[in-house]
Amino acid sequence: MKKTKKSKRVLIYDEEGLKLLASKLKEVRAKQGYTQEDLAYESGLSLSQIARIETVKINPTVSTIFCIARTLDVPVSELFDFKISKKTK
Amino acid sequence: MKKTKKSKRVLIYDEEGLKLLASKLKEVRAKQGYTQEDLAYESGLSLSQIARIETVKINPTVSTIFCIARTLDVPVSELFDFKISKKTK
DNA sequence: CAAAATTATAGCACTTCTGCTATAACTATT
DNA sequence: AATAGTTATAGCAGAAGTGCTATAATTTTG
Repeated sequence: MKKTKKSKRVLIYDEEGLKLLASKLKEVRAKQGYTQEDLAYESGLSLSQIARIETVKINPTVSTIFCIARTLDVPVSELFDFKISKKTK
Repeated sequence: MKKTKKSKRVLIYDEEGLKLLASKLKEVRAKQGYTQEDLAYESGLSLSQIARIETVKINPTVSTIFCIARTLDVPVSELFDFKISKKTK
């Protein structure tokens, strides 16, 4: 007898927002003259992780963003200073 | 011969910021008269996840926060509208 | 107080994030 | 063009996020 197929889990991966976050990060980082490596080193994150975020390869955790904001010395809200679309309903 | 011990990975878990996020979320959610279950249902997240965030049990991903912000119809930056301590040093 | 509603906790399965290391692909700079 | 600097990609291992289900604890309501 066939097992009841579990409904496939819907992944939470908001590409729109992640793209906006990525470009905000690149913008702020570049403005401060940091390379990805500088940022990685100072924040204690890995270089690959910074690159993954900026190239929208992953969905980082908020603590990761906190680390970055601290290092860049900007409010966390600045990295999220963009509009995402409303729920379509 | 002893294997070189790998340096223990430092976990990224910013309790300070996560607490602030949690209280912001509770505040905004309550102000709009949503229960955790309402928010979970409308956002497509699980109730347990909302509870975990508000009780600072986990370090959510940014997409999760995007979902919540959309449902509550507030800018993402509003949920991060607080100050975290600067890097020491 | 009793019942209902809401929030919190727990364990499991599964997926994904993260660090690490190495390497490739770009981008200046000379 | 060659070199160095920077950014992007890839695979692995281990830690952690997430949904689901159930249940406990707490708060609100009658």
